Amino acid sequence: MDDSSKRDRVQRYRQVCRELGERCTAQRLVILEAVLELDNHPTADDVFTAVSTRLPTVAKPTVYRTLEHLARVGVITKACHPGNVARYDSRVDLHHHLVCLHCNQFVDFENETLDGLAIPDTSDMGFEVTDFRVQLRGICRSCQARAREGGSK
Amino acid sequence: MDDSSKRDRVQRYRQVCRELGERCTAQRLVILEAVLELDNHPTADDVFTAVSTRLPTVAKPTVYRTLEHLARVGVITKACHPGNVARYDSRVDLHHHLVCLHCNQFVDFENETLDGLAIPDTSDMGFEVTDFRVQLRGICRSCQARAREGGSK
DNA sequence: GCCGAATTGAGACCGAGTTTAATTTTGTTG
DNA sequence: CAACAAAATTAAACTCGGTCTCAATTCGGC
Repeated sequence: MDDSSKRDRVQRYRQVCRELGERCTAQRLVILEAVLELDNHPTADDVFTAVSTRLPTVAKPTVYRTLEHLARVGVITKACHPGNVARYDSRVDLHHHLVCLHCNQFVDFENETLDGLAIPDTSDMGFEVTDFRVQLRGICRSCQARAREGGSK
Repeated sequence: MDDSSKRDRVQRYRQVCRELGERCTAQRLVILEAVLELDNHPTADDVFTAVSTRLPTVAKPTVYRTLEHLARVGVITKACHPGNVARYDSRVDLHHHLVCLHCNQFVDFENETLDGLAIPDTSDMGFEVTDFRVQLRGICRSCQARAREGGSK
């Protein structure tokens, strides 16, 4: 992410903190910046590693808690995917994911038609829906290649 | 799930095994049956517990391995969600999910308009897409209630 | 019924994420 | 600007979902 949008995002986070009465600590700011720089759906550990080079005293639980905090206040999002380690998304805007059902990798996918979908009424389910994502499920390029050479299995 | 559709599903699995040259063991059959009975997106441990009552000698790694196997051959699916324990879905047909961003719970959601979406072209991404799911992201009823009584935070 | 290959069981192991309690920091208030 | 209470952070131990290893068993083709 380029520097100016990064500054915007950090600024917006400061604003959100003021509004919600959340504390804006040095660690939280560094962690947010790290997520904004680590574009490809980083894990908490990816973020921990990146942050450690800049602020070596930062502890692992701080990174984990802060990522949840940042997602809760809406300045980043938590991704939905089939793997079993949490992945965070620096993007909060509407976009979609291509999910590989073999290796659990996923990548962003842009599509205006999908963006334009009306959110269906879910009031009878008791859900207050604010957003949506379309997951296109399939097999990624490298898994296709692996399947071809690997043979039947 | 009712008995007759369960039998159908088990039968289809036997068929798939014959076609793919996969072994159709007693454990795999019991584990598949357990998933079909445990409707609400069970975790591997949910399945392990259910299976243990019926076939007490079954080992934990067998359940974990078998669930991955069943998903790989397509007789069940693995769910995409923001929590950090894997959840499996007895449904393989097209349907969608309401995801709670507070408690990570998710429930099925049926909608014909969403089902009718055309899968966009993803050939330039190297992905071979076979299926899709729409995730409606928001806050579930009990989390809304908790937020109201719990106050601002 | 035999045989080789694949699967299973048992237990140890790994590592993502959380808990605890003491310490530090934040932002507010006098 | 110093003091204060509340909230965040640190460090280390801990939990538990999931995986690895390897010997024993089972499947299914011959």
